[in-house]
Amino acid sequence: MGRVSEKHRGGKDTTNVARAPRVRVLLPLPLAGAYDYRAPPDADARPGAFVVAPLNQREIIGVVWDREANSSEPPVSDARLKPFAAVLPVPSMTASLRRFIDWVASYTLSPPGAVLRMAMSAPAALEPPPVQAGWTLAPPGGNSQPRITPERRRVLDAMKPGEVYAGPRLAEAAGVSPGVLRGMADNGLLRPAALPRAARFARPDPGHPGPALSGVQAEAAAALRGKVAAKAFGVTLLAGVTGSGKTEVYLDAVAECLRQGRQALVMLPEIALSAQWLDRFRARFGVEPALWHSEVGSRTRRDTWRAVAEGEAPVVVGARSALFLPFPDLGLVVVDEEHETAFKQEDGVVYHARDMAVVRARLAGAACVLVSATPSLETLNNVESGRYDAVRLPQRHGGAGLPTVETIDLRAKPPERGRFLSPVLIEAVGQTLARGEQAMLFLNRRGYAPLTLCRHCGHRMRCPNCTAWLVEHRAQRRLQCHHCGHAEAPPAECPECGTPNCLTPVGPGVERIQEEAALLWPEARRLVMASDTMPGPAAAAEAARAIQEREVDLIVGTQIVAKGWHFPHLTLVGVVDADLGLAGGDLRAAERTVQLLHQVAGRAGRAEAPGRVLLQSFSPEHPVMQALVSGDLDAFMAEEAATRRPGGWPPFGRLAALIVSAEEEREADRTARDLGQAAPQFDGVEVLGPAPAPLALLRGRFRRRLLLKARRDVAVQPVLREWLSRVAVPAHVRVQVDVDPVGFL
DNA sequence: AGCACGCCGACT
DNA sequence: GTCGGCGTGCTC
Repeated sequence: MGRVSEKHRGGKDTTNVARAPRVRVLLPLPLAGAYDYRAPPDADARPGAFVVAPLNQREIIGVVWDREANSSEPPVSDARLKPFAAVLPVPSMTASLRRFIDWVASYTLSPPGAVLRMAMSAPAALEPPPVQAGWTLAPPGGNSQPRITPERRRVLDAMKPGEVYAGPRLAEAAGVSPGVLRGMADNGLLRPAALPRAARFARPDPGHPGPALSGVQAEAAAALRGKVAAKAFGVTLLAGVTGSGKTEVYLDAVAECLRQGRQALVMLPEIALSAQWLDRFRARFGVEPALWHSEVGSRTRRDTWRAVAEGEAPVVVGARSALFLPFPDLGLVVVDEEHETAFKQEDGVVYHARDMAVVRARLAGAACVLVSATPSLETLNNVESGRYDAVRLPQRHGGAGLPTVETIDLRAKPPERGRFLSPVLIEAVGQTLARGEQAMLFLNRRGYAPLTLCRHCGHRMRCPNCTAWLVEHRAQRRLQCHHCGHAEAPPAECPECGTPNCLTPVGPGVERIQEEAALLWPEARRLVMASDTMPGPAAAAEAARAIQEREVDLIVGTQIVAKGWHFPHLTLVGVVDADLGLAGGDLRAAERTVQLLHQVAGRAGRAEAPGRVLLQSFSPEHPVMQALVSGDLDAFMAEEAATRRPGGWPPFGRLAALIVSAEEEREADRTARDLGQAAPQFDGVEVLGPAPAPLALLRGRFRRRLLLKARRDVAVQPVLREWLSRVAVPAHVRVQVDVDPVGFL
């Protein structure tokens, strides 16, 4: 009897289960589509319900689905249907979120269950909430008359009818030991009861007196409030130079959303570094918002997920994954720093959170606001074509001027041999420190040196698993690969030629710049800010505090110093290698460099003192440097658009990348070649490659890349699906699809 | 994703 | 002879 024999009977015996009511259930697994189950007679299995479904010897929580996610398979026979076990007492998943999951799956060519998994990332939230045990007064009467000792008297006196008390607190208040309470419960004087759950997520008060807005800010805020008040989908770009007070403007839109009684989601690219952002939120609303990112612990995660689902978390600030939270009534989605590439998720389901935020807002009937000082060309193009509205803040807030930007020509004023700071920059830093102001040296490279070379034979220290040099981290006495986890101790002799003491660091990282700064300004209090020296939000917040309190004179940092910080005493920013991001022939290299360096430059001179920015470059005539010097980013972006338009490059055309990877190089090659031969041949579609991916070896897998380029009016997903269906991919070979790739991979 | 089944090496 | 390695395949 039981499962096994049933299973082997196959689909023949249908007499007892004829016309079973079929329920589609999407499971959070990378399966091709939803599975069919039979609803137990008393179950209310409406679409969106969370149910416990049996699957192959185990039980999985899934969601009742109302669309055929993948209809290519014939339906399974009634006899094979299993009944699901239970409907969980959780608010159902809204149709809006279900359609979003379908949409993301379809757009990214991912299994819908893989997308659903992102919407179920707090498994504990689906279980019945833990009842916090407490005590309440038992109703009078009952058959026995228990003895009322003085201790019991004190307990009874400390309690009001109908109230529930936490045991330890009650015992303490009554001055008795906890055992007394248990005894009273046994005698029927007390009854166990569930403590009311503490309201963890305070309701931000939209009327809380926040900072005063300037005239332009107030105007922009009014425009955004109007969008929210319309209670309809629409996208607005909020553009304004660094320091123009964009945050306060969009927080006003959040306030309007709260007045409407709807929920707001604010997405930040680096949520872990948002301590200063939270200060501003608190200044505007008097309370903390709910936080959502990968490092939120399981307990908070559970509570937050549930609070969102129950509409108890009015504002959520989060990273990419917050898009998949179960908001019942989303009224506003803000994407701050919308140009940031950190919004692109590169593994698992590959998606761009900024673009998906627009879709989430559309399906929820919410307003969407994209915020940036340096909007992406994609967004600017959408503004130009009239698909998005735009609100601009032209000046810095509070009378601060924009910093002056100058280049230092490294050919004319080179650093000393073996050093990396030009005499011009050294002098400027020295003057700044002498005035008692703060200076920052920016270099977007962690560690001490990006390359370790044998002076004798030219051998370079490489990662065994990746096409990458090992980066020296001198503080940790390690050579590290920044792509996989590989790390090794620096060898005493060259592994190739055996010569001792011949390995030499080539090029600078922030640690090496720090070392140079220590020699130049030994008295200056220095701080290195990089993701590996500040491992978490607390460390970042502490660093920000120390800088604000002027406990630091000189900051040496990677790109984590670029983002949204407000350092009022910082007046000089030196960019050690402004050309760094331009190498590599990436489509968006110039755009990204301008965005990053403009962001870094914006750290300078945000209070009354004017800011100065120096860019060390070997090609000061490059349009990127010229754009930063002139400050005319609009002109630069117009020029950038003009170079992309004729070739049909994004945003004037579409791209999709296929990454073929395998542990055996031959296997990767063969599948890549098969895909190349099966390439679609449509009008308006072109396939480039296969070619070795820029990281031809990554984490021990060989990678080949094909690029599909299509006209804007071509929907690439059907083309990709048809293409992939015609190529057999052997086991061990992975084909990853990246629709709208950014960066090189 | 997990859990089964299945087919080859070092142990009581 | 078995315990157990993890490669392959299926789950309504």
